[in-house]
Amino acid sequence: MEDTAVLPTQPEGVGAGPASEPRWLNDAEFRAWIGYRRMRALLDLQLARRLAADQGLSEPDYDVLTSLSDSPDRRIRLSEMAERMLWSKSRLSHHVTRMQQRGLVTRKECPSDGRGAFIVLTDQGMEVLRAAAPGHVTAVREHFIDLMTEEQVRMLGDITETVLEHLRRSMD
Amino acid sequence: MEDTAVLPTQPEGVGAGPASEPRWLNDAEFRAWIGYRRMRALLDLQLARRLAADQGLSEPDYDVLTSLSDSPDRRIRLSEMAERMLWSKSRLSHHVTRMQQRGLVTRKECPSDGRGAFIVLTDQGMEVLRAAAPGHVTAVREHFIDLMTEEQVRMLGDITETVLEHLRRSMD
DNA sequence: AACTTGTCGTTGACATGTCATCATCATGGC
DNA sequence: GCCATGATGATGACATGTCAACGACAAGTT
Repeated sequence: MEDTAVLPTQPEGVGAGPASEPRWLNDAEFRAWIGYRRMRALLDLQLARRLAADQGLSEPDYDVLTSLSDSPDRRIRLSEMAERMLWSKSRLSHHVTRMQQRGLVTRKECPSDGRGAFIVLTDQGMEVLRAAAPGHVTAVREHFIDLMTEEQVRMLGDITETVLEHLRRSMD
Repeated sequence: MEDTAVLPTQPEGVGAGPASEPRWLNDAEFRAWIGYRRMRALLDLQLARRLAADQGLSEPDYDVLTSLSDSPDRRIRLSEMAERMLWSKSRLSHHVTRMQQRGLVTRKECPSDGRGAFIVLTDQGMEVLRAAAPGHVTAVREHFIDLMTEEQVRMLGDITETVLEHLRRSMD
């Protein structure tokens, strides 16, 4: 192991207590867990770099734009978007304010609900997304998807589906 | 697909330009990619909750403590830790300052290099880590590792190894 | 020794995310 | 209508991360 452990989940002098010993991770499990953590960090970095270099977007920016471009009339209620993206309303509101200042999105009042507001994708925002998308997909392929076999892609899909289903149930 | 797309990487009106069309993701690839993104978000949330509830730690806190507990004399140079964790020195310095204020770590000058400094795990920090570790491993198992078959764990290890090797080479 | 270059870690300004709170309005019971 | 309750989205205080300097020192060159 060239890189040192860095994360959690194996004894190493931590598990010395007489108390309830958990089942620590074995080597294969540890390898998968740490690998996952490290992959996340580096993959994020790469994709973020590409988005920033191409169109000055962050990953959250890109996610917001994509979600909007998929929505009818390129608009969506703040709440619904927050729920979809697993963001807090507060976070989304702040982020939309900043994206609005850059001209990527706008807010519109909701006619049917006096409290509500829509986030609307501007033409400029659409253009920026259009310009950023090819490079982003290319990066996702180059640094992730194309490195796997078909079988691995399928199995990763299975894994994430299982975990997601479990997490959704256990989050209340 | 109950949940709406939310992320990148499939056409949907974005890929209409005459310019260089990338290879968009097919269904299996899209499933794996979006699943990965969503799993990340939810898994983070769960593990962070557990750490916070048990010992008032964040995930970064936990990573720092673990890395220190694995180091000889429970101390390590700032640079080396930053490199291991894939953090900027600035981030680490700020974070250590905050952890120091909570009594989890300390700084010591480095005798052999006048510029350098060690981060040292305090006894209290060690106690907190010891108290947090079992719950953390349990959560990692419950929400992730134990949901996979042995084969899936092995394959995930393979995948992350491949991707990491690739990323390390392409990051200069 | 004097100078150049590079590394170490810190700092401050700023961008971003979280949390609690708030005004506003919707909704249902009376 | 009137009230209690709850949902919506905005806001400010604060925690956290990024980025570009910076002072201090190390290492190599002359």
